[in-house]
Amino acid sequence: MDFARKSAYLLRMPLAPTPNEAEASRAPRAPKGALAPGGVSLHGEILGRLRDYIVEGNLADGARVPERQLCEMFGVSRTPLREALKVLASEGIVDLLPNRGARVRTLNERDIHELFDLVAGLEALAGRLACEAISDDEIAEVERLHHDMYGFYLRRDMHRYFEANQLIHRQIVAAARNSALLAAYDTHTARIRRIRYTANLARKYDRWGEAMREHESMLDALRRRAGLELSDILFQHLRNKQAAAIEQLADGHAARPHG
Amino acid sequence: MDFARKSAYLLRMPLAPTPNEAEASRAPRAPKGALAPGGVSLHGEILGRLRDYIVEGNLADGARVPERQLCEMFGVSRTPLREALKVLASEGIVDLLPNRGARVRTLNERDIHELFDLVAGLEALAGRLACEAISDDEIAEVERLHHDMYGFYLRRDMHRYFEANQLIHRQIVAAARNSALLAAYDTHTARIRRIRYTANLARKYDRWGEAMREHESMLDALRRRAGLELSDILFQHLRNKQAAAIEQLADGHAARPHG
DNA sequence: GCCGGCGATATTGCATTCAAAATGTCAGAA
DNA sequence: TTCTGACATTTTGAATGCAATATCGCCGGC
Repeated sequence: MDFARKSAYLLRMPLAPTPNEAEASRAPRAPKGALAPGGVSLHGEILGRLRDYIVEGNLADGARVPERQLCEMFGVSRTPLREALKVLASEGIVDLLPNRGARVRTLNERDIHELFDLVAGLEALAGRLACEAISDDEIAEVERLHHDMYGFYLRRDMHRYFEANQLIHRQIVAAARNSALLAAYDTHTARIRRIRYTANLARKYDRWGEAMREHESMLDALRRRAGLELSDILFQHLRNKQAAAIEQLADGHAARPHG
Repeated sequence: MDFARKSAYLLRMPLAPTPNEAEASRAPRAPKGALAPGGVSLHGEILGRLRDYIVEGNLADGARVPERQLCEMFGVSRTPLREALKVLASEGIVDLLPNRGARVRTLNERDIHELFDLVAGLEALAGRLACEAISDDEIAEVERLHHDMYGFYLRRDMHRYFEANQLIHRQIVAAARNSALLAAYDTHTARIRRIRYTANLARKYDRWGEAMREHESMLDALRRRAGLELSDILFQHLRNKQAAAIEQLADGHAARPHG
């Protein structure tokens, strides 16, 4: 799950107006969102690390976020950690309960439904914009990723398949050349990352093959720069993932009824 | 709608006697995400008030955010104010410069272009979803607002027209019954609110009439619950606003070249 | 006259402190 | 036993303190 980490992290990289710091061949360019976070301020670093820590599932759903313990773990005082928590709350990663601290936000079926719809909308928009802006090189890059992914599919390498998949989607969103869109995409995909993964992971393989076919037609539309078509394929593709994720969630609940 | 927010807010009032601050009745904004903000915690209250304060233009573009002064104004210490600033930074309202505090984020032409595209995408999604979910009563409500707006248009009451306009758009997004979408919509429209207003305000009236016609067809599509059609109208409508806003921005720059 | 260094001041980022609230413990009554 | 309520402990939310950094004003050199 390396990429996943990285993407959310890169999103918060500073715009670093310091030119001497040649940021040469960094894969996705940092959007120009809030300038500070990254490595400059403790707050920024803690924000990224804590987000990863939670998103990757180190804290159970609904668990309280142990401030003092995390402070020790990160080696900082409570101030920057609490600042990070406020931001994570605004991102929907945690809930803040008055006088009772932060808890890891539990996504119920409705939340997941909403988030997938939202991400589907963002990807649809991205597909439309990307077809107006994407370069031949970028298309070639997507094709390369697609090819890799196909290999992982054939070898049934779930983990790498998932990574390549994420990368393709993000690449398309990035190709839209809209940093606000990309930032929103990263934020919201972070929220459903775990779900999405397990949705792919634990599914019967038939959905997997279906997803591959959908990706084929995505690539086809992208090559022809058929914006509306690509937009529609992406939207449907996400909605199919949504269905799989929700089904998966239901199964999980059935198996482990105590949430 | 957010009674909880308001009531707790009123309770707090005696604490912060700030006359300078226009705490007018603003469009409701209470994404369901994080639970705390609102009125329970100082942080939550300050977050909302500071956001309004900035979005409403009380600080100039690019101006530094005077921590100490705002603390006095709100009657709180620096801690909750700084927490709020981190959140506003993650929303793109301010930039955080390492060791140099927060500055009001200046939107350049490209930012505005991106934000309008993003909001257009969100509204397009909302239109699609809303047609699946909207009730007759909600449609009637939109019609009522539309009628009001038409009255303001005829009377050339720019301010109220603008308010009704915003309300219509938000109503449609709300009708999509997707709180994540609504929250994202609120966040991103907040960022362009000033621009959007002046775009309408200072424009020649021809665009105004055009906008009214577009709203007519929106309403028509909504009545027929023609999701894709509404989606497209909204997208185009926003892109027209975008063009107007950018033109407006260019004019402003020409008139006041030092930004 | 303008530019660049230098010290004084103000501001920032983070740690620490403190009061209020929640949580846990346990004795005693029903 | 199980419930209740007082008390001690922990945790939270916000204020304050403090070192590091930036900003401002002044001066001399060119």
